[in-house]
Amino acid sequence: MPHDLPKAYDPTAIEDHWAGYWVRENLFAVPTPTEPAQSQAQDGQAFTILLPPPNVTGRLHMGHMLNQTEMDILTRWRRMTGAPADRSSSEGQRSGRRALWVPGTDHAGIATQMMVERQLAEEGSSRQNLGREAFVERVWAWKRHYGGAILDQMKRLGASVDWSREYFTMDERLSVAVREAFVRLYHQGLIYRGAYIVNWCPRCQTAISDLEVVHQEQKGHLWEIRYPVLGDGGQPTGEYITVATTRPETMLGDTAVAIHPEDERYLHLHGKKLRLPLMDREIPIVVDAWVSREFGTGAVKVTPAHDPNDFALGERHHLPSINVMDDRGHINDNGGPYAGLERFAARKTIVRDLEERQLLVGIKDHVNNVGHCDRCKTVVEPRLSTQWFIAVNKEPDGGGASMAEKARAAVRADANGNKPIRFTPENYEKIYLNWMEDIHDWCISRQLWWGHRIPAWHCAACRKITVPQPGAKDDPRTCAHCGSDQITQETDVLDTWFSSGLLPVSVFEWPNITPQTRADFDAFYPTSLLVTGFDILFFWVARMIMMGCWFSQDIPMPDGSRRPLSESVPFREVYIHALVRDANREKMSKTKGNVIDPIEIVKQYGTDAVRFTLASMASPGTDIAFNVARTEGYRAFANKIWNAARFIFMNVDKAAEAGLTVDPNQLPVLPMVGADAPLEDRWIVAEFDSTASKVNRSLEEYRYDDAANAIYQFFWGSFCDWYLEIVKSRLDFSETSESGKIRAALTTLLNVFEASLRLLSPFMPFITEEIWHAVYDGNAPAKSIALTCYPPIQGVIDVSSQTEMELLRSLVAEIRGLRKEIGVEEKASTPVEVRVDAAKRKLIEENHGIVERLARVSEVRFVDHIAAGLSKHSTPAFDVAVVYEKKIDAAAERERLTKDIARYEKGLAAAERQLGNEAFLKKAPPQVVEGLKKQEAETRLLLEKARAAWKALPGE
RNA sequence: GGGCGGUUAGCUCAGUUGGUUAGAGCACUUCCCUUACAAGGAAGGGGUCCGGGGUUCGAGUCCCUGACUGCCCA
Repeated sequence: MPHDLPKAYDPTAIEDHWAGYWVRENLFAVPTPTEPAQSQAQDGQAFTILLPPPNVTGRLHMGHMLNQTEMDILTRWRRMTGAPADRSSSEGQRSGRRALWVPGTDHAGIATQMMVERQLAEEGSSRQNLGREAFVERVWAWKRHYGGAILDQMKRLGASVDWSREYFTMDERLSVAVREAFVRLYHQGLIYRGAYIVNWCPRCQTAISDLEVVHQEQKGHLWEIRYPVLGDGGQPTGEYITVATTRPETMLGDTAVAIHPEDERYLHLHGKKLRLPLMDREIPIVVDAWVSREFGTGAVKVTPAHDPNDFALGERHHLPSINVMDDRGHINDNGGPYAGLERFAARKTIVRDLEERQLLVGIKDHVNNVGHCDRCKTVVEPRLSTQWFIAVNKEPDGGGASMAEKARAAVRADANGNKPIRFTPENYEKIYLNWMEDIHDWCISRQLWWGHRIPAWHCAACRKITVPQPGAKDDPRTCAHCGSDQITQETDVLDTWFSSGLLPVSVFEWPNITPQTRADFDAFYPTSLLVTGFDILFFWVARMIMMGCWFSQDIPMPDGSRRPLSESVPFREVYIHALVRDANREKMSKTKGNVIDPIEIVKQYGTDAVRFTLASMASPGTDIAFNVARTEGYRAFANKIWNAARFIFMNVDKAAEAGLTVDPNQLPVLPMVGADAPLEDRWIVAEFDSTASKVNRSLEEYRYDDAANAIYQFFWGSFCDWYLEIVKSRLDFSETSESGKIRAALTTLLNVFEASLRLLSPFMPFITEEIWHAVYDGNAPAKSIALTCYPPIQGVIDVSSQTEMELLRSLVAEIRGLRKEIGVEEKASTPVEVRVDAAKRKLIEENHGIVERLARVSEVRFVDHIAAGLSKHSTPAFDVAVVYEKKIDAAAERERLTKDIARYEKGLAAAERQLGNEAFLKKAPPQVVEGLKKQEAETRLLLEKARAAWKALPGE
């Protein structure tokens, strides 16, 4: 009994069902094209979009939900846009555009390893106890059990992804891609290994990239320490040089003190040596223009192994680097008496010892920017260590542009002004370019066990590195340099973003692109769009651009021609969405406790209402202040639609009882009415057409807010408030009425309603699916509303029906207002007097039923002059008064008129001032001048009428 | 320190290349349980568009400047 909808809309009752149905029926799967070249020409270009892979450990948060709602709206819209407009063409033979949304998760090296290590710790074990192999197996077991919960959440929320293509970055297939990418880059001379200062997280015990460090201002101190100057004989001269430092514990690794060459305070110390306190080591004074004379004392201690600037300075002056800390951030054996101390404990001890020796000159408060591990918030230790890097600014061996150069060209306009990749909002293009112009080599190695192990082998015999040749499937058994079999694989793994960066190519079979296997690649690469948050612009978007452009450039186009840059990019468009904040515009954070769990809100209000909330606020570049009051409003909207459906079904059923059936399967796909149809029918179709155009245009520009608001306004403000109320009078099943009239009314009603469901479907997929199936009462033309056709932009819109209806609507509104003012009881019907010109009189006469029904009018009397003593309202189009014996409230009337008069006077004065201005008349476009003249005349008339009415009021 | 954005109704936000008297949702006030819907209907109140200066016939919109505020990078 699909027509038998419960009285109130209850999302929980319908959403689980449809979410399960969509997955079970595999409705959104897009199979690999069978004909290799079956791409553009006959099939229309595919719409392809990749889900930014959430962490496999992740749980859905509001940001995900916004991100996915936006992608789902666009994907459902594109899918429907490509669906056949012709009802007769059967499903599965769609000739339109395919819409493919590929889901998956990434292996999140650090996060996942942390998760499992925590579990082990609870069991009193550790990964070291297990050993690498067993630990990795344990992580896989964890992943199979708990991983990907977020994808189940997506399923519940109805994301229209192709689940048959779900990926995981550690899958065999994607791991092959990672290995191939590494070896190719290595043999192109773009990957190198070396000892450099990297950001080291002592808690995660791995290097992390610059991007994984978050800087926070922190109140700290500037310690001023005296280093004794030594004479030529190596004995203290009694003089000191004072250095300032924020990290005194690093002095254990000092190998020099640097001063500015022109700093007059220290000229006499050039070439001298110092005795490093506590360590009793002789260190030189070096001069370097990098030193800032203004900062601190102008003398800076140099610790090449623990500071990037010092490292660079050390290189210039050939200073040794002494690493004084171990992996955990404890002082190591190089720290002499302080060995074994945790770094911050060491700081305290060292400061105390310096103080005791009277070497501490001063302690000043100092605010400094301290780097923290993005993942665990531990203070990052800059530390010298041997790591693997990608040389992003280097030409590959054999010549050509660097990765960064290509990645910059990919977003810049070419000679024709076309940009291979277009950003929305546009300003992200600049942000991206600024960053890409200043990009540093990318540290890709991580000292973890969970991840893609670097495919490089170290030789115990000659110490050289062997990396397999591109395309080689087997691991090397002997050293490529000396032939020794004493080789062992590198223990480091690759940064998770290395594998994520490859996704746009690797999900479509790269590197295995052969004539037999390239159908997916040809059909879906470049992807159409990437929707993501700005927080991973550099992490992921930039890396996909670098890697996508790099690895796809060698793949010829389907016709064999060379692949241009515009076809090498991983996506053609990037839409950067905003942040979801709480109702007070505060950033959501666990520590603040203001995190809104989307699943909780969904349980309360339904997925559709939450989606609509996000969509209606999603204006490019604007953060979303998520307010449940708003969601409540959109649940009411869903309820409104629900009840409109109940009303329509009720009438369809009544008609059926009267032997009158309307088959929804016989209705045109786009609402249509004849030119002789009643005004309200022509009008609602025109409104629908306008709305459909507006929605399509808005979605083209990522204006989800405009699109959502247009539908809301149409459905509630036009269809329910006016059309349904008007059409009620035609749904009279008493014997006197004609069946033809009822059939016409029901037909348009159903037609517009069903099309409206399709218009709304990408925004509210659940309720529209439920009601849509009910419309067809078990005989739906498709498995899902999502596979039907989207109402397109309309070329011709019946504008005259809109202006005519507007007049009737304003007449009804004025009468309602009058009734309120003079206190007519709600239920009473009254005559009205109307003064209009002949054309409008004809319109009102022809549609008098509308006015009578909606404004509770017993009779419309057309007059030349509104009778004296009646309170009237005037508009440029008409004067109207309600005939009612009750006395008018003179005081209230006077107040209202006074306000009106003031408003008109102000408007008139402004218009007259403008029109009296010669320059305006000469320079402004004619239509603006005409418009103003018309408005001036209207305002003058209204003012005169208001003044006259004011005078006619009974005296005080 | 460098860069980018924001400031419009009580709240959250729209406002196209400058063009008639600045809009929406929510909230608020009053009336109405009229058989689709009280998660509803009807009517209504509410804004010197952050301050100052400039360009222009005309500025919420463009330019300069100040204040406040948010973010990114170092």
